[in-house]
Amino acid sequence: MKRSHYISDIPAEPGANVRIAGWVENTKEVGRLIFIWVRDRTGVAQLTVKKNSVEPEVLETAKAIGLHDFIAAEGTVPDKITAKVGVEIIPSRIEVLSRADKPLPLDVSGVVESNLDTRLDWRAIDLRNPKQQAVFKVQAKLLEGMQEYLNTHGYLQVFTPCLIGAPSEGGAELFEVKFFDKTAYLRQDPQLHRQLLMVAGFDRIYDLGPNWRAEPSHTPRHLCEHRGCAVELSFIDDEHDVMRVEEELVVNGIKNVVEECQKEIELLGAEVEVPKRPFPELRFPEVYEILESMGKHIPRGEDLDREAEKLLARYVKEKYGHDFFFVNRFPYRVKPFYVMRVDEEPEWARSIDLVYRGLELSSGGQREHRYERIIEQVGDKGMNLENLRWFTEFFRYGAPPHGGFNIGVERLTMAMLGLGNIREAASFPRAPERLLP
RNA sequence: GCCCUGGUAGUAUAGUCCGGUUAGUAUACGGGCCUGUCGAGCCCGUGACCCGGGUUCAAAUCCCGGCCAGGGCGCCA
Repeated sequence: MKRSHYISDIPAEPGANVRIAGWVENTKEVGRLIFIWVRDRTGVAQLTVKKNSVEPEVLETAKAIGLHDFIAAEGTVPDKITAKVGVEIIPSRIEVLSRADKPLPLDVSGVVESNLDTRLDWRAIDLRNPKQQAVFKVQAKLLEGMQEYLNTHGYLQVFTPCLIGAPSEGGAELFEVKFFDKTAYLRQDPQLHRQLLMVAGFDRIYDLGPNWRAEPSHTPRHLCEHRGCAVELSFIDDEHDVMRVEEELVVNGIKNVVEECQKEIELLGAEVEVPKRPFPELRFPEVYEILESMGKHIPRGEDLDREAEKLLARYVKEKYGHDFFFVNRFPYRVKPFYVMRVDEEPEWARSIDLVYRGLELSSGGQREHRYERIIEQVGDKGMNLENLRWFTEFFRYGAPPHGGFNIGVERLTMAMLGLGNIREAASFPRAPERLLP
């Protein structure tokens, strides 16, 4: 039986003949009636089986239907719809496509809320819950809005390698992969290859793809595998050009969600609003003073810790009423070799983080494009130049001033929707103890 | 990787401190009742103490180890 309508498209016209297909969310037998709720991606419909006015084989089928069987049904819209779900069908035919074993390994309905770990063990069943599906509809619309911005502002979508031949920033946090008789690594960021495409004159690009971290992080905001929207642009004056692009990108993504996903936002009980531009910018070393005034001491030259990040988020929220802020001019000593320093104040780098609701969304900034400086900085960081020649050599032959950033897609989704755990924002999350399903 | 807390039916939990009847409840599942349910309701039933070792007459309960989970930290997107 081929469906004629998605459930949300079923007309409220009495007598209309429709065919639907989906899975059974609930059943109830009361007196001479059997009710079966069928859900598809778009909504839920109630099949109302009247025992005394239906073909015997429909009755037999209806009686045997259990939770989460996949079924298809044909029937008519009644004169008066009494089902609270708003869509009701009097079936003339029910076809069981597939039976579900019972009992189910978790309660999808949400009456008894399963633990996240149990839900992830049974993720494909868990995702039948419209609330869980909503997260991914929102995420798709978020990316759609972001890509729409990038595509209409001259950014070329490119793919850069996931398998890399050498660690770029030390290496301890990279997954090793067998590559014939060599060792390869899964990238933790497409950073260096994006820079090489700037050297190539691509001017404006984005790479939407996976990144891996081999850190055994046990927190609600880390995944071993996450997606990044990594953007790089050339001929910038300084890192502020990068910030303006980043905030426009985020605003366009969220705007698209607000315009297209009201139903999902409501279902998730989230509060999403389009942020105002420009986003506030905090700078080192003033950041130390702000923290000092809030009773938090961080020695000059040290990086922010988690508490500092949260304090700054509170500071910005109170002072500017904003959920987003940039932190700029990080200490050079805590940043990698490729960052650009402020020429007149080499203690600080043109290095930016974007924080949303206290969660670090991205790192980025202006990159050093001057060959001699790059070589010097590789030395500063105590890195082996020979291992980086594959990258640095290109800069001998000219490079435009450039910069970029990489936004964590799951993190943005999580912060925007107020999810308690980033694993909710990945269909099949990878964590230190989770490689299946 | 470190610190704290936890692991009890398919799912979610009470009981554990202070060891001792038949391990309680909700939901799911099976059966029954109910003439419109919509988290329906009522009755009956099936079903569980993470793994290994130790202490003890006796361990879900106390001790040790392991694995796993939740939260915090570190690392970062």
